[in-house]
Amino acid sequence: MTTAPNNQTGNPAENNKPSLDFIRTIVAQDCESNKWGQPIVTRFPPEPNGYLHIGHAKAFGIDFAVAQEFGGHCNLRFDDTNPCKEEEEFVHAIKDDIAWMGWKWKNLCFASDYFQQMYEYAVELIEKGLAYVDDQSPEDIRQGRGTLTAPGTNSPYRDRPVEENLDLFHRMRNGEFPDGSRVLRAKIDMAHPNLNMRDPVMYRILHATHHRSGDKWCIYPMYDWAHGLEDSIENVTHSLCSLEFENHRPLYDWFIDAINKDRPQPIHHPQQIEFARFNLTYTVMSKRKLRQLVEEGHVNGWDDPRMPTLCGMRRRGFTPQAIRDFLDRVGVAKFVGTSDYALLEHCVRTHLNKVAPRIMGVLNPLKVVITNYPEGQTEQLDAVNNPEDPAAGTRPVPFSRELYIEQDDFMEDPPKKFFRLAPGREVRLRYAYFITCTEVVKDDEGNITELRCTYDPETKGGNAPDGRKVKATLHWVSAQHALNAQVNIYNHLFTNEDPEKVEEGQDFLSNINPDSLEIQLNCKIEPSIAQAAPGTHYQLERLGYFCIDLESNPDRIILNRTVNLKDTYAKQQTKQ
RNA sequence: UGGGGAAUGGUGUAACGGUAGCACGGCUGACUCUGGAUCAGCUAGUCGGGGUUCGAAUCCCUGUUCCCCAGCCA
Repeated sequence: MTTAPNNQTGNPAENNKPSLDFIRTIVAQDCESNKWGQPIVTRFPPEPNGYLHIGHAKAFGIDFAVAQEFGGHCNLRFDDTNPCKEEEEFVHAIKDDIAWMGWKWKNLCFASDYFQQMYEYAVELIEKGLAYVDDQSPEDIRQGRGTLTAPGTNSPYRDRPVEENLDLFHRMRNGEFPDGSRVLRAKIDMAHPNLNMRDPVMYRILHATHHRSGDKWCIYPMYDWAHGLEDSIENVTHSLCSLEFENHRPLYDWFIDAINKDRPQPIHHPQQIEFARFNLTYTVMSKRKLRQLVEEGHVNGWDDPRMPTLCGMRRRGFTPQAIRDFLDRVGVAKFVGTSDYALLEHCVRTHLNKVAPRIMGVLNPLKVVITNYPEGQTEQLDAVNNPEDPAAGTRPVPFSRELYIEQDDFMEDPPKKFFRLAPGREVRLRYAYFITCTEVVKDDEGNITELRCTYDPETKGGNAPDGRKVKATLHWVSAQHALNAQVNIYNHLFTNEDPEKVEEGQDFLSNINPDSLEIQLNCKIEPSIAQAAPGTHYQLERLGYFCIDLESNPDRIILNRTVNLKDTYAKQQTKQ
């Protein structure tokens, strides 16, 4: 109420206050009213059972950013309540990915550290008659839950005396019963229209070794019981999560209220706010499907550059700045939509355009001999490292009599809109000379094997003293100086922007793009990158942004294409 | 015949009773030693039907469509 409303009719200069998304609007109000009497606290609660993808990055980006913007803090908490699925390895990978994205957590937490506290809360509920031990089989429990339209039925064990429940629960904990033989359930309402409220299971027996607590426990809390308590214990004020937990919120509220009933010191009651999870065109985001892609060999592992995993995107050459910019632009809402991959591409190009050094490299080499250039001569030409950043300086690029240019940059019989090299035509070699094609050399089958050209020594550096213009500038490399390289050209993993859109009886795999990876083994790159470290970003002039692959080394240089450059010529071609 | 959510250009997102705006995409053109970048312009939207109001994306009624929920997963 005290904040000035956004005046629509006022001076535009005064209207630049960015509008807040619905979550930040709530948090801002809460801060304004000092609702919590403490700085706000958020958390990102991954289960350490897999790799993070860009959908997670959206979620934890909100968690961290909201805390930061409103002067609070965000915890990283591993939701490790299922020892059968979780591994230490993922804890490290998740921490790395979050740090790579540039976020810092305040406290590193583990749900498993709260097992004792949760157990004590459970005992309190039993004592209040709000939880009971159920001896039914999993199948019986499922049957008793009813359906979406039919109410459930009470368990025959539902009205066990408190003392018996207490005794049984202790003995569950002590390991007296086998897995699956008994559970602890909340006593709520088996006819509740919300299935989550039909006496949900709180604890199951699992004689499994936990990656952190070892064999200390043989009963483990269910997510629904544990999650709200974890937030409570950490004093989380705003528990931000995805839409599918909206149905669970009444249960979390019920648990906290149940614990606080008749309790002298009530425990903290967080506020959960749900937002739509993130979808991206041309990819899948579910853990199950990503796992399937990896396990069935459709991609080469979790960090395959075609994967939407953060490790995959990192390997592909996406930068955290670009990903964050993208996620910011996508925004936060409750509408379940699908963001456009083209926007992601726009964001990487924008970032890399500013920071990536330019180099020249040829993917499909076509040999060019400059017939009037002295044999054996080499000269170093000055090339600008980044026209967007004068401070990046220049570098020398070797020029000699034999060069490579891109096969696509020559046509023997070009259409009118083709500006590049053709017989008799003059073009510029970037930072070098104007050359004119004088002869096309072919093999017996008529394939073009070599071009013979002349150069104009007066055009050194790329400008003609007489002021004459050329329509095209080509990238090139000196044959004798070029580095051999493998270049991986990545395209969309799926041919359909919605991989789930399939013919009857098919699944998303039928939409896999057979050309999602084109490996080019015969590439020629200028020598300046000989010692470049894996992960280094470049723009190959006129081709796109690339990054040195993880497995690249000076003896075997491998580049991954992050994204191509916008190419209006190519676009015109595909339109025809 | 259950409950919970959501619908604004092709896509994502603003506007919170007062001129439907921004970004990406698409399409023009300018400029250019990257057919890149940059710059300028154009394109295109309130799910349908009723109401309330001087005025509705916004409030009310009604219909439609889509998403989530029946793990001892998270």
